[in-house]
Amino acid sequence: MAPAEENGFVAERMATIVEVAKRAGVSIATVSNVIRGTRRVSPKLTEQVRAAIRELNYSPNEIARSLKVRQTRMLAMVLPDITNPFFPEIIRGAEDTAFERGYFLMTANTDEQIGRERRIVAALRSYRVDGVLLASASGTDTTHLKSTLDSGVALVCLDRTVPGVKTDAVLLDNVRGARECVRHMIQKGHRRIAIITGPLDVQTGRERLRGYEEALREADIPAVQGRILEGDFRHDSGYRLGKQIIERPAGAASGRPTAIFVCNGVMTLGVLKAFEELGVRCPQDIALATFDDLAVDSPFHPHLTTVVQPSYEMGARAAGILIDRIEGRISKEPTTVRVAPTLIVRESTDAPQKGGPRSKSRS
Amino acid sequence: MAPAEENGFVAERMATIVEVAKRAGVSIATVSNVIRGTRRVSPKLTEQVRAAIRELNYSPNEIARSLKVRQTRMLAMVLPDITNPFFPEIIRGAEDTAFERGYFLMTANTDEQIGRERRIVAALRSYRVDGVLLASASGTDTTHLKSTLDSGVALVCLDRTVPGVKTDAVLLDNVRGARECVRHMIQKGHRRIAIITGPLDVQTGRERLRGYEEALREADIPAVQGRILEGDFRHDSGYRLGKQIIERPAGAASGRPTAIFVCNGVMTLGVLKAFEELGVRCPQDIALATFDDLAVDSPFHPHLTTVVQPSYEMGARAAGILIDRIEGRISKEPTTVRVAPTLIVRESTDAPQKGGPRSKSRS
DNA sequence: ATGAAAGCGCTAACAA
DNA sequence: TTGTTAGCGCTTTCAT
Repeated sequence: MAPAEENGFVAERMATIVEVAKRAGVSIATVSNVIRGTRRVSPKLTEQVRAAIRELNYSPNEIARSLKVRQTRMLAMVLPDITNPFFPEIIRGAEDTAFERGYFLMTANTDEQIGRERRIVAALRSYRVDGVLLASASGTDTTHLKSTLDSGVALVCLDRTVPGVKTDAVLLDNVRGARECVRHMIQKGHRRIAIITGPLDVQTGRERLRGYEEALREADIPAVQGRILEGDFRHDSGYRLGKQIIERPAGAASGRPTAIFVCNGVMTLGVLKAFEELGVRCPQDIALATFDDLAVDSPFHPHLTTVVQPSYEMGARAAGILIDRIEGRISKEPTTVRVAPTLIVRESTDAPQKGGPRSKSRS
Repeated sequence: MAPAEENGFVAERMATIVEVAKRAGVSIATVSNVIRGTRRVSPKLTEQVRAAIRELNYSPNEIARSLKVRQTRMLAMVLPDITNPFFPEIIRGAEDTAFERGYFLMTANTDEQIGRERRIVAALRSYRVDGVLLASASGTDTTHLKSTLDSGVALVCLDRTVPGVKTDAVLLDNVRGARECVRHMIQKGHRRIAIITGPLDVQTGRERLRGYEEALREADIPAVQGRILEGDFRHDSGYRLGKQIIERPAGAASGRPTAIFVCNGVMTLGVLKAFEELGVRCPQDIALATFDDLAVDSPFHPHLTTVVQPSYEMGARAAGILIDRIEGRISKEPTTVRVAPTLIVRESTDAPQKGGPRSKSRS
């Protein structure tokens, strides 16, 4: 019954609707109708069909269905780096809403490479997914996204927008998150606050810097050039720039910062590594606050003051909007949703030492 | 040109092969042949077709192709918990090999719920994925997997096997990992070593315990019942059981362990939290070693002695085997590959204090 | 070297 | 209430 292929690999053929119909002694239309509940079928035939399905271990061919109805009920989430602990929660949120509404969500990883993103998006288009949730790796080259949109695939941006692409987006209110965090540090008595930013050619990077600047301006603290260090959201830049800050001579005279605001969690890990190597204690020697992105709050000191992103909710809302779009429930202009971050104050931002910070102590 | 649907949502229709053929002034067979390179096409026609494709922004309908050729070139990876930092690297490995070999890998998350796993696997079967990589959440109920296999979907198990399902598997050599780690602790002078296991009804849980027992036996150290604590691989059980160990009266007389071997990284986070709360220092007060599963080595003390799993490689090999199976390159019996863990010795397992451990000190 | 046409498994309009 | 049949967009024989 199972045809042996030329290479010797034997695969059972899946039963088709025709075989089910034959076995149940009905037409294929009837089978289709009992499966999808499209129209009334007598109890008797219904039962016959059910039995046949069971006996044949039949699973409807969604591929064939998709071809006919011109929709796949597949959604895709495209991420720059699944290794970044910020994303898994987003996936969960999106997956949950997708499932609830009868869609299947798949995930793919671009590894922050625009070339890979292009390949993936192209594949997704070929597979005719109904929509994609995208946290884009792209900077400027977005032709692949445009042609995808043109061909009718719904798209919502997540976390980051894509310049020049007019589409829905779910973003964090980055300015607000950064502003409130830096405000808090100022209130704790810090005046010389350094920032390790993300890449300034990406939106989240820029926005968080803006929040920092706004907080300083509110407090009439001049933004000093040497305290703004551009990182790239990766571990190494946190390490390198953290080190650079610490190695400046301590004390008010030198202008060495008493606090650092780090724009994502991965870089913070780097900063902490630098702290450890140089024997810097936090918050005694220098205060620290961060955007989250950390998998777990470290069980060790210092517990970090953190701008927390509602990742699950972001995923869920994005998926919701995407599906609404697909189903034509919203037909207006693209909308941008800004979700609010939460500042969680912990001990890493306690007040600085009186009389200036201690000089670095090797432990 | 784009038909408005009843709900007002306007989607551009994607061009089909027929339209491309028409525009290029050739038959659809020719279009298909230039796309797939199936047979020689004259340079002239080739160029006409290429131009038409470009002008129409044509993307071949993979759905239709799949229906015809009866394979989708889609693979799926089904995971219990994408939030566990052990998995993202596995995904990367699998994704890379899949891409290289012309397959597309999607990921889905069961949330450790068998019901959800069943739904996902069913969906995957309907979508006719060519194969699935599975780190199963299932304990005993595996009928959904069997019927999937019966219907010709290739399956390889990852990290954990599924009882009663005869299929390929890529597993860690858990016994060896645990054995070598505990051996190391013994060599460091520890004799009273506690273990926080995984759930003993899952294979990895059992195997790691076995490694522990073997190491003790080799050293003629009796395995004491009270030192074997069954966890469940989750944060809370690490916290609870870690606390339980620490709260025993210290000293040799009481038999309080001088070292703990924790069977996964997430539980270790819990143990460390307990340590912190109780002011226990590591390794001064008690030594600690763990199976990895941690996203990053904590930048703080103690740096943990760790059994590292080659996650990327596991994903890559599993995908390789899966594809070989699909393509009929291997047709023999299912094989199980055991990959070797690596023990990384760090300071958390330094020798215990002479004269028994210090009593717990609040910091 | 190219084209015509059958058919993959399904849904939905039309008939009965 | 049920059945028949025309495609969905592609690949692939079979002709030419």
